[in-house]
Amino acid sequence: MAAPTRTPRSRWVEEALGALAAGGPDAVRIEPLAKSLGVTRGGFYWHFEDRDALLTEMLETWERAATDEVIERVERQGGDARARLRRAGALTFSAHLLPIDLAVRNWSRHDPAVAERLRRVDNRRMDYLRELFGAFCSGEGEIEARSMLAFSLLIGNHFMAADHGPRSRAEVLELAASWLLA
Amino acid sequence: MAAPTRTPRSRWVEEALGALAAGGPDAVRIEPLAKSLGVTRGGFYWHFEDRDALLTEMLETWERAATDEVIERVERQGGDARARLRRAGALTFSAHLLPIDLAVRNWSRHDPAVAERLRRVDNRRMDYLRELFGAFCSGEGEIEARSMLAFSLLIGNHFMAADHGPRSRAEVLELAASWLLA
DNA sequence: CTCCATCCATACACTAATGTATGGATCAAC
DNA sequence: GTTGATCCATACATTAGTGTATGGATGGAG
Repeated sequence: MAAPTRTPRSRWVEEALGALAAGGPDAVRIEPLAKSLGVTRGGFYWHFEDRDALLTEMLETWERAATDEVIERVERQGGDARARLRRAGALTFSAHLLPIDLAVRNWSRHDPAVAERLRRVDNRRMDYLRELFGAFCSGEGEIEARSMLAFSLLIGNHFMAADHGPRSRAEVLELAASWLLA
Repeated sequence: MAAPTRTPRSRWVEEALGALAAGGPDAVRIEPLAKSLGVTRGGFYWHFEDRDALLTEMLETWERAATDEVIERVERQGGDARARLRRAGALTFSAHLLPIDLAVRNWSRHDPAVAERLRRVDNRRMDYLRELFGAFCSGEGEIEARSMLAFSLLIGNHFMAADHGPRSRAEVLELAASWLLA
């Protein structure tokens, strides 16, 4: 069988992040990955030392995409603090990044190295939140409380399974958000 | 080797919930479970049809412990609505139930049956929150927003990895909580 | 047109789990 | 003291993955 397509390092990482998003770190298996890329494991071990090396590189790729790239995009588009807050939330938990974020978040609970990396990421995000809330709130305590609640709301939104009677989730989210931004 | 101890169904479930809490559903493996119980898989297949049957029974056990038993205990001890809210939070996310809860929450993202069960559990909890917030808030919208934020705060608290400068996490949590209960 | 970096297939040895089948062992009740 | 319900050990067949070794195939640079 001819092999017309090349499969560079980045394709493996990309596909692996997809698997992580869909099924957690235990779902990142080399053989199924190879199958869905249309090749065998042959090439994998040319690019990577072993499975662990892939896992590490996935996290590095994600870390950059989840912090610098997001903040850079929010700042570029401008707007006042409240607008930036809303946009930062939307970008951080976009359809692409959200499932990876949730998977990493859970993964970190039983892997110290992952926990350390998530700590860095969440700290950068919280720093940014504090800066934005600081633009229209006074009092360090209040800024900290609102930042924590805002971040928690976004996480809770995607981990919670409850319904809201006549309201949609989006409506409740909007209610909570305007309360936080008041 | 003599086998002096009996290993009833409930021991398997108990041990399996421990494994779930520690490493997610993929960590619930029969052979390691047997090893840590000091027996072989022999008895397992007497109690359970297969691995799936164990998983289902774990969820049933957890569902009861996480809702009825918690609410019953909160109500028994009494107090005003604010006190009950605080106690419900503490009990629901106790050292024992919390890791199971987080594991189930993540598990539900890629297993519809688990998602359905979590929906039932979260709905019972939210109903209870609404009832308690309703005791000192007026306006359905405000009750809904506060309930959602309170629940999110508890989840966020355990999934977030950020630091808070000079403050401890407990202090920030207290700040946010008193803001919610104001 | 040849050579070299890059990538892939295949075969092998190994590990860890699942589920099945079967023959016990232990204890309480009768 | 026999019997039956409950639980356990062992052996077996099977599946799915890891990592290694080796011999290619492909295509652009020179």
